Amino acid sequence: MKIYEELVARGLIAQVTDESEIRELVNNGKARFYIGFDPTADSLHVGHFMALCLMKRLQMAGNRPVVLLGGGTGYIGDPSGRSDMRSMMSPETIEHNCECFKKQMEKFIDFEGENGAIAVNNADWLLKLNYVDLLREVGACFSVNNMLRAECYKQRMEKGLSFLEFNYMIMQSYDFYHLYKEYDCNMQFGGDDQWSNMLGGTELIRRKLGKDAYAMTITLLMNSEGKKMGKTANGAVWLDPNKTSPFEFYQYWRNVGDQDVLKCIRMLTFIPLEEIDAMDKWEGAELNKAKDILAYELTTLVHGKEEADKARTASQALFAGGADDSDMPTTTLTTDDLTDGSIGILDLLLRCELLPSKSEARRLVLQGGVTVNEQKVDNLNVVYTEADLKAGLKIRKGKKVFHKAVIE
RNA sequence: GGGGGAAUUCCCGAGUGGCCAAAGGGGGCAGACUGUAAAUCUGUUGUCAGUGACUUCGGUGGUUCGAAUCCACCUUCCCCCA
Repeated sequence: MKIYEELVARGLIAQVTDESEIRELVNNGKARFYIGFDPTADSLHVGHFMALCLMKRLQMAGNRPVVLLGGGTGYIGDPSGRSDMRSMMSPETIEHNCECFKKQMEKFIDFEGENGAIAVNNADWLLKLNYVDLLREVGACFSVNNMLRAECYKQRMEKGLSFLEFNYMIMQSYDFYHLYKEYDCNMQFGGDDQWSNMLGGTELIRRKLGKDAYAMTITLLMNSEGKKMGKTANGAVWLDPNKTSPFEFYQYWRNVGDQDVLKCIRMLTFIPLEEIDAMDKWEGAELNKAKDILAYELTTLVHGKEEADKARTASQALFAGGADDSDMPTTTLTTDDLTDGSIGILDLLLRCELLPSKSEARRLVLQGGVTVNEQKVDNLNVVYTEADLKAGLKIRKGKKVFHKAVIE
């Protein structure tokens, strides 16, 4: 099976401009394509991960990727799929985020060798553009009427769209045009929410150069309820272990819904399709195996085998009743945290950052959501002594949050 | 440039002088049931020294015994006309 067919089989392809042409180029390892990443945070998240995987798959098939860091477009902010304006980022933040992205990407993409990825930053050309020149050069090629019809602005037509953001499409189109001229890059890939921005680029290239360029989007990872995956109540699932620990990362995937497991395995892992097809027959509790595979594979890809093993061991210990709790998240207290040689349950929960306020801690205890050393805490006045902490306290919040408290 | 409207707690959204820490829904958290799933049911959801006190309804001042609510100014956004 060729790479393009594999992408289709995995359900990764959402839209393409010219299927036969793209298939031809990609399958023969002739494509030079780019994917843009705007530095919106100091870590990549799952959405970026999918794009990087796509890059990797194509790179393994002999194609050459261009990684575009949006050091310039970050100054504007992509309005696609957002219902309100992004807060503007300072130049320092943008630069810092670009650095962080770059470091993380090096773990996934090969920048060395014959078809090693090329890294570019659109700050290098966008920031020095002259307004009037730009208007004359490319502004004339865009129809405002068409732009306003674009899906990416639709939502914003109700709540208001600033001129700054309106120009995002032009910047992204200019990138494509620039990369086409300077790097022979004739394909752009990206998330499906980028479709109209990407078409802006192919259109600009056609008008300015009379050449064809291609665009392809990957399916956004949605769960069966139609919500974007890779998000939790506290924000994104990050690839940076300091922002989302390998254990949390593992747990996120371990807990996906039944209907979503196989889709995730297909789209996110590198497991051969035949093996995945075999899993398709699993149902009921058996799907738990598939969830473990998904979680383990992804944690390995992102954090390495060692961390993945740890995360797996830790969760098996917790949920399957094993004894090995050495990899459980742990807070180390000092004697300063004790009052008269002991610490109350509420303070302990706060100190371990399991809850943001004492009121919530109180509520949780009263509702029977706290277990310490396998014993339900039903009393707000419970205290733990230094000796208790020396032995180590295993705190369980609700069903799934485990934490250890020790003293130095 | 002219006119009209809006801003409420994590989100949506009710509230037009005291009965308001503020209806309802969503989301979150917890309990029951389970398979670390989904669905369902129940409780809970500002903070703290918890039968009480304190802070909160875009901002700053004011009126009043008392303001989310009335007044003035400011900020931001939306709509209509140009």
